Amino acid sequence: MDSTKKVGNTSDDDGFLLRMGLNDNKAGMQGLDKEKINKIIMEATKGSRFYENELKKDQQVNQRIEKMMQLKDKMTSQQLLKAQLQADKLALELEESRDLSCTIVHIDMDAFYAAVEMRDNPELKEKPIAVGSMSMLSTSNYHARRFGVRAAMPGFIAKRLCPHLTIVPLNFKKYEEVSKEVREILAEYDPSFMPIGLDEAYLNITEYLEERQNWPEDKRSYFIKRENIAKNGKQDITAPDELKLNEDAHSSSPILFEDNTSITEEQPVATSHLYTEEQRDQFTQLLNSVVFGTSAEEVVKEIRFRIEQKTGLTASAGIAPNMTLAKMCSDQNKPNGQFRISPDRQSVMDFIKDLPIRKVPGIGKVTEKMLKALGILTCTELYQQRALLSLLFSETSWHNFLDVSLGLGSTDLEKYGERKSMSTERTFSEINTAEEQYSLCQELCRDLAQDLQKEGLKGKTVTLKLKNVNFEVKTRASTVLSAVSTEEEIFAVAKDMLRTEIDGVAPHPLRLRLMGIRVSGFLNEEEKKYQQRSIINFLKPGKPANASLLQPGKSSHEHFTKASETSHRESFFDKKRAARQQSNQELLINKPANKQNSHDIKSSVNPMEETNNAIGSENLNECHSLTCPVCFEEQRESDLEALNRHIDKCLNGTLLKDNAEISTSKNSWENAYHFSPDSKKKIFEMCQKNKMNKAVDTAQSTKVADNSTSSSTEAFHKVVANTSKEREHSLLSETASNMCLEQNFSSKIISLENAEHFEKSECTQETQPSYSSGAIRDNVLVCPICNVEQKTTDLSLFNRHVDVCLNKGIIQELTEQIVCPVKSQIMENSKSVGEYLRHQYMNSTTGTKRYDRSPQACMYLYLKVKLANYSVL
DNA sequence: CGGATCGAC
DNA sequence: CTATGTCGATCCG
Repeated sequence: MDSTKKVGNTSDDDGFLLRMGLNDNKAGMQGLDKEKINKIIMEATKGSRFYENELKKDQQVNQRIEKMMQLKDKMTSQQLLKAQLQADKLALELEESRDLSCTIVHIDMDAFYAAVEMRDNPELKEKPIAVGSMSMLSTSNYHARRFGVRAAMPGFIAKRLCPHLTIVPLNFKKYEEVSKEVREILAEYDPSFMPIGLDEAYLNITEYLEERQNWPEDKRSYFIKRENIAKNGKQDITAPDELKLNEDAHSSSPILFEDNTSITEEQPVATSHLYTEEQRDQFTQLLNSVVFGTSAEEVVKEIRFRIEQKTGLTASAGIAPNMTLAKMCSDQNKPNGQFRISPDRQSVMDFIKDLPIRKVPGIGKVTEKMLKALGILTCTELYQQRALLSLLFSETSWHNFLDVSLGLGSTDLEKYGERKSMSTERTFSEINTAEEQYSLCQELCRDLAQDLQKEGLKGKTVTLKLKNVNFEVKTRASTVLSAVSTEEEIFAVAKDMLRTEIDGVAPHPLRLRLMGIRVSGFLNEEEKKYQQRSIINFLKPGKPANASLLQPGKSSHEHFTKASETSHRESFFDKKRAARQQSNQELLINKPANKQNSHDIKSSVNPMEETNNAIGSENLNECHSLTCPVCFEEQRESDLEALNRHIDKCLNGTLLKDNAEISTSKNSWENAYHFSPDSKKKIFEMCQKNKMNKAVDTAQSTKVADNSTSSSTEAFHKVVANTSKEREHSLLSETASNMCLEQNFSSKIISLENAEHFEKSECTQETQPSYSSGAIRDNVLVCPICNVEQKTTDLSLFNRHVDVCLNKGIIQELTEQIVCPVKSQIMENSKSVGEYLRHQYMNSTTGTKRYDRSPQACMYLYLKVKLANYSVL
């Protein structure tokens, strides 16, 4: 508390009271004055754990300010001058790019929840009410606000401020319905308007306005529905009160009815004897309709009019050349008013001039306090101090400050849109048993998973948030290698973090009052395409829908079907094959003419369908059984656990030898392409065993381009493991290390991959009889895998390229296949697999910096998530 | 990346 | 009688 005195003239209590929303001194005569309100709040709040924590937070802010002031004092005039030049340069650029051509509208429903409750229960209309609970209020009506009752205030404090306060519980369903009604209206003016929460929205009516200029009057006329209002609100609605349409005195054009069609209720309506009944009806109708003009103000009045007609609720609005200004405008004349900033620079600057910085969206209580310490209270001062600010704040911050002080802002509603994280959290009375905490955690994961799935999102970072009974907040985040979206996946990560937190304070229990879960780091479109296949997919290629039957009731079922719906899991080979087929078709049509086009590997062919045709039909009889990926024996077991036991056995029996071999090799890079003779033999045998003879023939045909291999075993080897020492410093070295991983990991899985690959190659044989004929086009060698024309005529170079391509594909697929159902086996191999995963991880997504982890950690994180979906553990 | 903090409603 | 929320974005180390 005392430490604050150091910082200029800001006082300690300011921060706290500000938080309570009492500094705007709006307390009217019927309510309480500011002083009284503060006193009551203090009494109610003092000594509570909450209050203690607030004081602590205030002190932290004060320390920040202190640091900032020290930094300021150290600044040299030299630095300041330089900063001034820089800031001015940017200001000039910004000024030049100023765009006043858009008309942006911000609509804000007045005291939304409270207004809905009042509308639906007339008894509340004259009373001070708030919506929420004894522990927290969401909003209050204007009557209650006079007593200092605000949103985000606990109900029990509000009760002390205003003992007559009626607290209505939240009815979210209802608010959503009303919100929908409002949105229907808004959509007519801007189909791509942007809603913010339930009670706010931005519209860009630029285009609409232009169109409206030519509209006839009747298209801008609205009939006043009296019954509607009578039904919704009170029975006694008086004319001027009912639509405060003429009360927009603040607006620069106070005339509502530009065309002078305005008719007031003061005029005698049906009383005259001079009219026939018919004429009277017409007259009445005319009296009961309004016509809106074509200006922006008129349009917004029309919108507000229609909202009130439809819902019985009022809205405030702001009109300006950008979103930031529009938002500040809507605040200007609330409730039930509107304000416009004309689209010229002077009007904008006039508006900005004396505006307190706190009114600016994005500047909250902390930033306000920091700026205040620098003597900045208004936007003008914000501009004047631009050089100083550029040295004390982050780039994004001071750029934003400069924008604000120049009255600039975004006009693009779209880009404001896409979400970056999603979370859920819950407050409760103290929970201190681990058991309850875990189940709560799981519940949160379940809720969040549902929300995520609604929007089809998957994220890589899971954050656990904990607040203890002293209001201290802690967050723990963990980023995993594959994106999560199901309850199980999220919980697998969250549970671990929760456990370490619980263990951290043991033997004391965690005394929690809040827990939250968040998922962020969403996959972009590119990454979505490469989502891992589930183990079931792996075991039953091409039949995802049936596979889900194998795990009835499991939630991975959901996850799995959803995933296969939302994104076609195009494998590397699927893609290449599709591309190849297409380009073959092109070739047939275009003769050898369009060589350039054939380089395009993008394809509209649906690879999923193809896979179904090619592999699904062959596997049709296997639909209700699983094939062991190790021994290739069909397994009769209907449940995964039994199958896993089998796979365990298989791996134990056959894999040990391979592992032993590899662990002896010191330099994995040199040995990268080396398969033990045993392995090779096994791989080949397996291929044969699985009736892949034809496929191997295909491989054999690669020979044509090489004409040095003779046996099919060697042909196979050629494709899979062509050795070449000088490759270390290129992409190939990657591949090399990956190959090493494959070896270490499980040659069985690779062999399956190859088998699959060849199977697919076989499918393409009809259109492309063999590699030899497919490979040589117009006397140019074309890689049968990537379909890209090769510059070289040297066959061995060409072969090397094909190798690389093939390996790349295998690696890509392997990352999907790496999910082995036997955890212990994988953990044994975690070093090399982990190295691979680490490499993938470090190089994934767009050049952002990555946190380096050990291979083991990568492996573990990866598995933790993947295994959560299976009944292995 | 992880943790804490800020701002909006 | 008790009793201070929920969400997303951004900054800092």
